[in-house]
Amino acid sequence: MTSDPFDYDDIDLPLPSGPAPAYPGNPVGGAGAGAVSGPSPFVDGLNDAQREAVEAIDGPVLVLAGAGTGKTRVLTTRLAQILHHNKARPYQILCVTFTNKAAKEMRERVSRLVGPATEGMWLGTFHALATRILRKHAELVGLKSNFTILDTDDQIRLLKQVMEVEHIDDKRWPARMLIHVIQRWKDKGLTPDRVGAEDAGEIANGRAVALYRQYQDRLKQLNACDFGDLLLHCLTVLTQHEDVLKGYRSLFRYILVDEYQDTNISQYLWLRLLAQGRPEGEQNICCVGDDDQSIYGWRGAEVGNILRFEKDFPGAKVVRLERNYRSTPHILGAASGLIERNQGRLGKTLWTDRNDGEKVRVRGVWDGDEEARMIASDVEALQMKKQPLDEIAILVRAGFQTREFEERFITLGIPYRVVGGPRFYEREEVRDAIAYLRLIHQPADDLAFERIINKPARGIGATTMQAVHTAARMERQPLSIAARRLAETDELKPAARGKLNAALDMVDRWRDLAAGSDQVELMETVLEESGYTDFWKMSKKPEAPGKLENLKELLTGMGEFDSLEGFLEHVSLVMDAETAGSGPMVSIMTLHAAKGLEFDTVFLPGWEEGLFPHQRAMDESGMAGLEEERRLAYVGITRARITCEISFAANRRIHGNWQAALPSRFIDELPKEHVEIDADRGLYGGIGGGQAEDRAAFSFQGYGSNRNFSGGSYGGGSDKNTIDMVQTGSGGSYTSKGGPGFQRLKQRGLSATRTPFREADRNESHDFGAGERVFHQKFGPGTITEINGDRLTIEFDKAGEKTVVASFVERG
DNA sequence: TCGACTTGGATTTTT
DNA sequence: TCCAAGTCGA
Repeated sequence: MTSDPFDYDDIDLPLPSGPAPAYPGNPVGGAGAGAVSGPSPFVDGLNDAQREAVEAIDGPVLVLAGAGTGKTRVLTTRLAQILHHNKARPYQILCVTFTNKAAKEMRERVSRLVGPATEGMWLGTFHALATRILRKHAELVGLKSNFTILDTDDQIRLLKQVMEVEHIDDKRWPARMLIHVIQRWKDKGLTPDRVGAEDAGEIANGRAVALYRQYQDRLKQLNACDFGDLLLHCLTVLTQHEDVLKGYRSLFRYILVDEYQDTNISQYLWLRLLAQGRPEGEQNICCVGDDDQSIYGWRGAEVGNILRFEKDFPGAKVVRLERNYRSTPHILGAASGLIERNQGRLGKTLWTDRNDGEKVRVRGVWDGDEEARMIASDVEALQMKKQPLDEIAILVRAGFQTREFEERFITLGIPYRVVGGPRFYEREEVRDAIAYLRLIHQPADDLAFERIINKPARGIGATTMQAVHTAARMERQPLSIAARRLAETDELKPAARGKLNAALDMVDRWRDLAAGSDQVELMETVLEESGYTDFWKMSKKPEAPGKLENLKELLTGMGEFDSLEGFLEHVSLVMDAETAGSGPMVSIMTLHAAKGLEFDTVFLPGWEEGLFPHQRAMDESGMAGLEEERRLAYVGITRARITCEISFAANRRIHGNWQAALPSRFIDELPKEHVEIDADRGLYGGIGGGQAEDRAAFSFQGYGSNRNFSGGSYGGGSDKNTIDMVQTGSGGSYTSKGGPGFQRLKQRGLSATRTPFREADRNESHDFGAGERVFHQKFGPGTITEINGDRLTIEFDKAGEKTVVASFVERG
């Protein structure tokens, strides 16, 4: 081992030690008063380990909570316990989560236990809490307290501007990639002057640090932060202003952290600053996490944080939650056997006293299309058995995999939802509308200015903007200010001048209006007067009606906030709008998005080398990457309560090329005794019709006997625990693009939408006629060419011919 | 200013 | 293959 991966003590952050902080005006009794006494109404029904985790309120505690072991329950009960025993006031508790969803759920659950006491609690995401602190001390890092929080789009545009000035070729060094590099530095708590030359290397011709520095300067000029800055600036404030640090240290008497394995270094340092400086015995920090579920290494999460907890807090109590309440023994056995292959775990053994359930099933199919058919027909079968669709999930490795399932479900009329699709506040029209508000709220918001000054088109073109930019740079003023001055001089042609003035007058008027009216009124006026609503009303684009809907939705949503500021903060930090789905639906999502969720039935398609484990993860991060992929597999399997179905395809189309694939090594790694191989049904299951004969030639056996199933260089093949799925043969040979797989598939002449699976049981009435123009949410406008019961064959203008269920289209 | 065309890239993603 | 972003001409 060349270096200790957990040793980042060298991070040069001064940690003021000094005497124990006093607790001025502390309203509750003596600090660190020892064990909880008296009965607690909350711990009933907890198992021993859970109870231990809940009752060890004082001192550092690390809770290693395996999947499905009641982690959230422990966390919420612990909070209730602290409040119930009057160990601290709500506002003296800091409780950090990663997502807004988790924060919301936590607050609800604690409220159920202790009532409204949760209101004053510092409960939220790292980013939300850091923002709250930073707004109070913004001036200490050269910002004003009404700073804007930029999203990814804005970040990239800003960086592109900086790159242009620095003459860095965007082709050679894509801004997306560079912003990622900068983000990683921020995740590590590194300001530009802390980044080492060796870290930057040859990136952007060795100018990466210079870009970073300039990018930060620009942010400051804009009075803006990106997400990383929220933490980073907070760290700067806390380390450079001891009085501030002391204040928060004494304020937060109890710190609770959820999903600790996902913290990055900067979040870690933030927590350490607040907790570690407290007097011994009062370092009341409780971190809950599971090293086996750390799947965000690629965005800066540092499993090391959880592994070094005991070192940071000597004498820390470590509690393991190992009793699983979620899954059957076979599911747990399969998952445990898999994860045991990872090195450097803290180690947990999940167990359950359940005694039911089927083995995890692994099926091989010919190609991705067949996989989708198979799973969709399984879903139909479950539907027949009255299994609620909400309890079914398809978890994929990569986003593009959702498509074939979607198409299948559309054809069959199975309601589904893709979780984690494009988010509400990231949609073009919503971002535009918000940009107007941002500019009104903050004249210095250049990115907002640029976004909307000519949208809808009002004759302020590139030439005018060029002049505005030049003026702004010379006067060192925000664009909107510079634009105003420019419009008062003769430097612009009269036409441009007039148009610019008109636009600026409009914004000024709205700004006056903002003072006297609420944000909904303001937004309505802006959308109306700017011509933005009309812009979409006039648009002939198929998505225009949807965009108008979204704008309405935005107005509705805005009503729930008490101020414009409150709303803007929500938008930048809480980037999700609850899309109230109608009725139960099958969930399709990535494995990452599935963390923390559970379903009765889970389908795990696409277990093929290169896709899962993903090739890029292994190329970029080697063994560590592979282990993270394995954890991802572990997360996937442990989502299932009752049924877990893994599948792989022998051929898959990736970027338009047919590629032969080997089954994932993870399949080999599943312990035999918990897995059932179902090759026959895997090939033919549920698929009727006259193609069986045709298919037989390419049966799994036929294919399998032709290559080494356990393939690859990862010697799992001869392991005792390995599944003897198929006899190994003379070694693999399907490696070329467009090889045999491709040819044969073409011969079969199958397309994703040709023949509906089942004709029966659907008599939902509709009154569409052939030749009628219709509109489909996903495929856009089209013309009906054929009607078959409630199945409509439609020639879509953009998407080509598809067969869909009538209830999915509307008249267009 | 908008549509037609070319080109390149195509894990995972919260905040 | 398929999609988004960028380029170019009218």
